[in-house]
Amino acid sequence: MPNPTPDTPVTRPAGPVTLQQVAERAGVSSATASRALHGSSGTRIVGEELRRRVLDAARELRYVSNAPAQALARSTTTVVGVVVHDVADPYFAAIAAGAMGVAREHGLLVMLAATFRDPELELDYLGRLRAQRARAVVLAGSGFADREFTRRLAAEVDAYRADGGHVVAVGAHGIASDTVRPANRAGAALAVRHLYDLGHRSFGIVSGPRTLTTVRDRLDGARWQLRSLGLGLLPTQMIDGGFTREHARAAARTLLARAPELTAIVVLNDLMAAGVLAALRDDLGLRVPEQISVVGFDDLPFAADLNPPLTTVRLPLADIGARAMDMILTGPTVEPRTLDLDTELVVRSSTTTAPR
Amino acid sequence: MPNPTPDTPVTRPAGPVTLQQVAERAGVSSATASRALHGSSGTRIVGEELRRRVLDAARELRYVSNAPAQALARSTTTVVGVVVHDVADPYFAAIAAGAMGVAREHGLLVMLAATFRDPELELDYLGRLRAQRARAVVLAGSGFADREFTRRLAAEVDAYRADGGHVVAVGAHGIASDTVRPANRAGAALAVRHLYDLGHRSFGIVSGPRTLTTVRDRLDGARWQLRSLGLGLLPTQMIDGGFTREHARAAARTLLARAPELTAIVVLNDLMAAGVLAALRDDLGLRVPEQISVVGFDDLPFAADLNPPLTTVRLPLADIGARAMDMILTGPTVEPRTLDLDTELVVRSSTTTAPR
DNA sequence: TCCAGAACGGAAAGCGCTTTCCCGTAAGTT
DNA sequence: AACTTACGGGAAAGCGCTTTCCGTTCTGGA
Repeated sequence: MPNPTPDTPVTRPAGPVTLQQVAERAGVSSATASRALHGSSGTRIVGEELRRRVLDAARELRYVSNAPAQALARSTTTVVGVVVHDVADPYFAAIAAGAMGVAREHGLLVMLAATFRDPELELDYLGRLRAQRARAVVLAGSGFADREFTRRLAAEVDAYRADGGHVVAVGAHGIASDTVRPANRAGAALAVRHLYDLGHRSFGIVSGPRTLTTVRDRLDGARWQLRSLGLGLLPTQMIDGGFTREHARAAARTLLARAPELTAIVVLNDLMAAGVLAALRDDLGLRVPEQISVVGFDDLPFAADLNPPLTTVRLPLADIGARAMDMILTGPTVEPRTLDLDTELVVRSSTTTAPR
Repeated sequence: MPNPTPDTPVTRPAGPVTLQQVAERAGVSSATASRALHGSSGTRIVGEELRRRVLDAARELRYVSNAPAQALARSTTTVVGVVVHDVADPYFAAIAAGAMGVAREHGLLVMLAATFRDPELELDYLGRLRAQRARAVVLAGSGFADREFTRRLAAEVDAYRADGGHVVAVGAHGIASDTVRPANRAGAALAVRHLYDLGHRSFGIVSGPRTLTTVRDRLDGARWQLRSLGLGLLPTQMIDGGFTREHARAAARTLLARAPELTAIVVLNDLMAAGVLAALRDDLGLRVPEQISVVGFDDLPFAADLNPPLTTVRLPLADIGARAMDMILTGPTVEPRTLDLDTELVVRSSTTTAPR
């Protein structure tokens, strides 16, 4: 340790060290200490000598500034919020990771909130994030297709925005804000089209909770494509897989009991696709893709490792998160911006030509 | 909206609403407003009438308190930090989810920091979390087995603790603090023992970066068990799989080129196991488990969906996170506590009796 | 009837910073 | 040589809360 101050031993006072203490040790005013440490206040520059003394004192005392106090004085923070349904879900984990990567590049701290699909919690967290004076928040959970909820969400978002906050939504949330939108409709259409091209004419769909806008969009896309190919979809050919592996596994059994003629199943996310594959393979003894084709949605990292490797619609998950965070950094614009991100079909081994 | 105040229309002032404004609208002092809204200050109670007026005013103005200001005045916050290597990694995602669940139950906000295995970043985040006056932090990334780094980490942790912070470590970090320790050694031994019992005598190990304490522990456990079974481990029988799927896939090819006699492979985490399985199956055309058995580590959610379903050592990941957060809530004790969490072997289809 | 003591409201002093002002000194103009 | 400019440093006023301390009103007991 070079240059220890000989006359003032480095005994760290109890409790957090304050700027004042640093200033005293350096023999300057707290104004100067502040300027030396965070030369943000305009063009004011601290002389070389004093600057060094302050920096040394700060290091010796292991000083870190009191962020809440700083936030109060500057009336701005360096934290952003990210709201997801569940971090343990690889879909949200990937989005969060993308967002956190760019947050990091810009020195922003991330408050991560998991709502576990509880709309009430989403509102609650939004309020708390507003209280924290988070600069911005990425609303990354799927939106809820509920009129009353959307109204309340919009109100909360408006309040937040009135306070100078900025929210960017991932997917449809029914609020007027910057939005990053994966092409859910187009993606689902792609999946159907792929199966159709392979000769399939009898489709099943394992869906999710209709309350989620993501589900609605994907479902819409699939139905639209079916319809425009001249195919219908009977109620018996569709089932709610609950967006989890286990529910979907059970749902798949039910679906095939009801509609054994199906040769192709579109599953609205990969998590459920894993369950469907398990049901088909282990519960029903069906060979995929020889007897029945399956396509998933999301292209989660494990999709290629499933048995068989899953044909699925790829969403650029990390990108979605990263772009959302980018939008935060480029600040709110007069008009809300919308960024559409393309999906892409990744063909692996869970689909093949229709059996005849 | 019942009881709108008729004489004072609800025009929300520009910028965040302050407590003062709420107080004015309610016709009380800010002290009373504060007490009515957050009756935390001892036993002081606000009269029914005033309390109602304050609450109404707050609601009408959509007031949320300024958390940084509150933090400054109370000199405490409700935020905790969680530091992981990478949220997109299901291992950390699961731990984080466990921790966040508990945090939520106790009204704590979580700052999530991802270090991407950069020790420097870990230090950096710890400092920033200290600056934020985070009540506590869960250090959930694997520790780094580096003398110099550990010294610096300990210094940072000490400073944090001196400020009243509390850190709990997940796994070995070489610092004296509350710790939640998965039984990595015992788990690895379990894996080896299982294979031995199936008649295997020629083992390979796909390891990870030796800088991680998790890797060291697991490796130690495996070697110890091999040794006590009278088996050795040649350098050619071990390879670093880099802790990622892709690296591990390539590593497995190399390993088997060098040591084709292996009948069993212990892979030090499930992510790599997925890669190893892919290499064996698709690159080398080996049948698992008939020709070669594989056991993984962690029991990530997708382990059961691999081809074949992976025999692996289960770590109670969500629990690890939850228990760590619990330790935070039960405050620091005089002596650092250590909580050991058991591992458990989950036998699926990637292991069977040794071929002969 | 008087007074002690609850009970409850408000004034005001911080919490640890940032950022205006203001001021003294040194450097550049005519 | 007198006078403006920079320039760099400090005093002090907040930022929006919480909390101590004090004052007032009201209640009940002797």
